[in-house]
Amino acid sequence: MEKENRKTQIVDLALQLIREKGYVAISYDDLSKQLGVTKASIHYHFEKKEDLGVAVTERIGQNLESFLSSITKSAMTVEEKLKQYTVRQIAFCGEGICPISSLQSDFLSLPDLMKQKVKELSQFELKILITILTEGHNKDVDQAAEEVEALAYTVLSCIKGALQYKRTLGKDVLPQILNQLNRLVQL
Amino acid sequence: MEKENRKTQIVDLALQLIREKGYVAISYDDLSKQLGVTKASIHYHFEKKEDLGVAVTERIGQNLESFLSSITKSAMTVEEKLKQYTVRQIAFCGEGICPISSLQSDFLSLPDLMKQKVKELSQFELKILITILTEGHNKDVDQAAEEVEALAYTVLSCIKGALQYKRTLGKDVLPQILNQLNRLVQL
DNA sequence: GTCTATACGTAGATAGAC
DNA sequence: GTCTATCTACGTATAGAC
Repeated sequence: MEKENRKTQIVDLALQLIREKGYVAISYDDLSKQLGVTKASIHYHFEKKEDLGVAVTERIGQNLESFLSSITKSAMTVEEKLKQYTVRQIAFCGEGICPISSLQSDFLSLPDLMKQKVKELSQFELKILITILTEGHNKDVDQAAEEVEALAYTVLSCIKGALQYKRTLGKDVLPQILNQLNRLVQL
Repeated sequence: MEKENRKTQIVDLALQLIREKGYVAISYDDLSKQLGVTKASIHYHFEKKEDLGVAVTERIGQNLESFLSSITKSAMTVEEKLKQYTVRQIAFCGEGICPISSLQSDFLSLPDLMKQKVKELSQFELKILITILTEGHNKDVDQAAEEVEALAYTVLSCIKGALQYKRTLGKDVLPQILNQLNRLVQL
């Protein structure tokens, strides 16, 4: 198979497995068996596991970038953008949990470069939420920034939490939680 | 060292390491080196890693039990109980993240018995929050149960999220998030 | 209870043929 | 690019001495 396709394929699978089992738990053996190639072949594309891990974080970053650029061009209301964000991020998680959450949970086991990447992803996600929420905020400007930031943390925590509970308890609590969030946003 | 002390010591350390690195990432080698004994000695107390994992989940359960019994006896307001819950759970997490969150993230890698225990812990935690929040809810009874449940998921997600962000970004966002939660509870 | 020693599998990684 | 073969290290686990 030509170079870029295989590389992309490996990153896609690694991303999926990170959502399912986490960075620490995935192995070149897992990847190679699921792709029908040998471990050595994966090592050709990503010499070290850290290299693959970094590629996955960059893939996650691209997803956030593409969402940000699509949302800034549109003329939706805050509520619509927030809904859009939620739907898209949930879809990006497939059957697993949020990959950023997964990497945060493994944080202390990650190589230094990946720690840095996970920090950046976390901040990027917050920045996107803050961008969305700032528009809808029409209170005193001094308090606004701090409140919007708090709200961004809350929204992200709730989305990630809903995915965790869905997997653990087999119950989709997202609609309920979104109702809570809408009440907060509308204040 | 006598039997029960050592056993307790091992569970305590395992719990701490689960908060820091997760169940998958901890090893008998870690544990033995930090305790100054051999791996074989740990295996004497917990023959298989799963046995130790289950013991840790039971330890987490005891913490929840003890909180529940302390809170049901007291005559605090909903806000006070919620604050109390938060402070105590945050303290229980030490320098790491919530151990239940950590186990949820590793869910698909856990042995079956541990999966079951993590489910029970998740439900127990929800039950406690629902107990606390139901008292303060004075709306239409039909809607109350569903709303309180949604609020419970939200509160738990926010506490766990705050711990994740604290570790990843080195910033304590808990006070900000708690303000958001208080706004929700007071509606 | 704790030790030494060891077995056995797996994980990350490399060398060299094709 | 992918393979076979191999290496070293580590993880879980057990046997048997003290």
